[in-house]
Amino acid sequence: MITIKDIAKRAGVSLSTVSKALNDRPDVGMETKRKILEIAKDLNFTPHAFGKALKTKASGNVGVLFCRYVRSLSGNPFYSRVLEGIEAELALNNYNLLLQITTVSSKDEIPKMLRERKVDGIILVGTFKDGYLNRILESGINIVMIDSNTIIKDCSHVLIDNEHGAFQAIKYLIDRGHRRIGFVSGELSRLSFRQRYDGYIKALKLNDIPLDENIVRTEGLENGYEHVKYLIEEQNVRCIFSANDLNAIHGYKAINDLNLKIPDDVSIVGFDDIDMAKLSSPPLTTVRVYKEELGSIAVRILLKLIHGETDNNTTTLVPTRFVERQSVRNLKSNGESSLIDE
Amino acid sequence: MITIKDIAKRAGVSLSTVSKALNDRPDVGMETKRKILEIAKDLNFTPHAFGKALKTKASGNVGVLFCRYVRSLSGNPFYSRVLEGIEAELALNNYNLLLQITTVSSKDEIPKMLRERKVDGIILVGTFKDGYLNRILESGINIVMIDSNTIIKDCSHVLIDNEHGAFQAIKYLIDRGHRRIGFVSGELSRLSFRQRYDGYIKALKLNDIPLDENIVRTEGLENGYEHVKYLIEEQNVRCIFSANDLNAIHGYKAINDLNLKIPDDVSIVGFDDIDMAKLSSPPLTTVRVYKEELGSIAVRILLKLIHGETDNNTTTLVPTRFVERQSVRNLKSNGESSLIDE
DNA sequence: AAGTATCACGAAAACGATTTCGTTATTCGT
DNA sequence: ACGAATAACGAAATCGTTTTCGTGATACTT
Repeated sequence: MITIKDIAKRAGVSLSTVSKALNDRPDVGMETKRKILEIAKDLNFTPHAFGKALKTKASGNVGVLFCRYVRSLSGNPFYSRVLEGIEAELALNNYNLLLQITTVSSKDEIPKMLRERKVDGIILVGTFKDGYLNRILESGINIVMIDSNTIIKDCSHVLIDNEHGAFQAIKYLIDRGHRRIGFVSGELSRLSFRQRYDGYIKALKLNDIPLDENIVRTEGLENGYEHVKYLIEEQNVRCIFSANDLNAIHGYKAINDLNLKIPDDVSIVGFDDIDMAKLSSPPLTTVRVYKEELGSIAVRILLKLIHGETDNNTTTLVPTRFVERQSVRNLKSNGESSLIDE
Repeated sequence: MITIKDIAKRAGVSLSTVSKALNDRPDVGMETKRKILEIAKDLNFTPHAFGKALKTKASGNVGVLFCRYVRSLSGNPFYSRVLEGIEAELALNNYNLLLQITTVSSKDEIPKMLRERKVDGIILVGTFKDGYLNRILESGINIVMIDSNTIIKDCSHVLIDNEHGAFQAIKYLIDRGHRRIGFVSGELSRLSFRQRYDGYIKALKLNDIPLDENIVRTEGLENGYEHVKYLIEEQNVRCIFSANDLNAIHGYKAINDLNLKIPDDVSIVGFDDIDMAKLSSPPLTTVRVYKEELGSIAVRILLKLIHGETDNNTTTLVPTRFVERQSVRNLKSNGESSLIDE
């Protein structure tokens, strides 16, 4: 292990001078500084994180907490992308990333990395238990929340423009002649789903389509199969908006099992644009969420908070983008071109 | 911030005594210790990580490095699961996890977390550039590698039993009457693919099936679509072993596009058992890799290394499990039951 | 009862950095 | 040429722990 002491000895100066030179402080001579920097480079010196952190009270780490409802990362490819976005942006800014996936069953205990003061701030992604959340908030650490389930006062949020995304999707379906549009999603208690539902409602209303409660199915988290099956068999629905791609993919399976064809027999659009969406047959028309952006934006906000460059606890809305593929049938035979292609 | 100094004051003892009590050292009186622990609990004290680490030279962190070839985490659901396995096992052992996803383009520079001594050991998952790898090895840190591409001497490895897994899969196909079995995978320079290929060869040989080089396709990383298309159209193959599920899923698409049915027209089996495998239509028969296990085993080995409980730089082989679903046609009409069901 | 072990505790050094403040040497203004 | 301002540096304190070693006090041995 090589320390500033070694450099000091080598350069024939004191520890203080070395530290100043390395940190580009003013009161150190030009020539001395040059020499010190040279030696540091020669010895391939990097300051020891803990020594530094102890004194400066800045760890150069940020914590990222995922809530593991059921395997949040792998179970939902969505979150992996967010994580990648976070990681990339942190690396860019020379921060390290401490990852923790909290289990639902975990006690409402402040995460270890916080108690031990290992991080300068944290990013929360997904839904957490209130007790847990409060405990973290009390600790007074810098926080940014991504896709959270509740909007916390005096706290920075990065959110998806769910309502508008859903609105666009429904509008697209209506433009193509569909009027009886089934809705499937996870529980509406989840804010994201709620907002997508709101977009659905809004689009219907705007087009004078009455809401039929019988064709909105929102129980469970991955019940796409059952929901779609029900909508088709029991409600004779032929057009479905699934508020997340995963459920839409499950729906594909149901449709296949019923020996129906997409999009000829039933049209379906999803939300999220996970990798699988493009891969499925036929490729799923969906609403893209810029997942890496969610992560990188959160990081940028957090770093500003950490550096005291803002106390403006704002919420930023990340836009979505409708991407047309091949899972929707056009019931109108006019020559209208599609909105967006890819 | 509350420190042992506060506790000392409150308990009317010295810093040393507090430290000893908290760390369960012998030379501290029973009653004193009780009192100190009580006060510590009252104040909700947790030792400051950096102060502690500075002295003990143990950070309580381990680094996890992924190689981001192309979005390694989200692009390949496989790795997310490994990460979850690692995280869970580390949490269980009260370690924190520093995550880094290195880009291919990154210079052969020792990762920041290592230079700064922020971690007690690291886990490398996937394939890394030699230069990069060597630099890390030189640093002398404790290392465990998961699914690495080269077996490094004096280094602990956790590997998948690829050869046997592939062997089982091919044997299954042969048992069901298939003899002309196409092989598709990524580049064989990737050790995992190589070993799966070896298993393929071995099974063929054992059953006196001559190897036909024309029906093994191994270029690129996600060319499943083209490979499968080629095999079916140009080589008239009707049974395919894909050395990873992702390529198999791409293959599904090709088969659909050719208006052929799985398994009636073409049989296909994959490898990995990613989530999508079960979800696809029909569900993909594949070889399951215990991804979380890869992670947790690696952690257990690494922690032993860190605690000096082993210097036995061993390589452990994690078994696979054949899982039969519905993507293979049985050409034999006898009543033989399937191997394994699920 | 004297000597020796054991026990319980505290003072101080150490880990690797940063920072404050004091000291000297140089330069400047007039 | 004299006092003041400035520049360049170092000694020492500090961050929050752990650990070594010394010191009394008590207990044990014979």
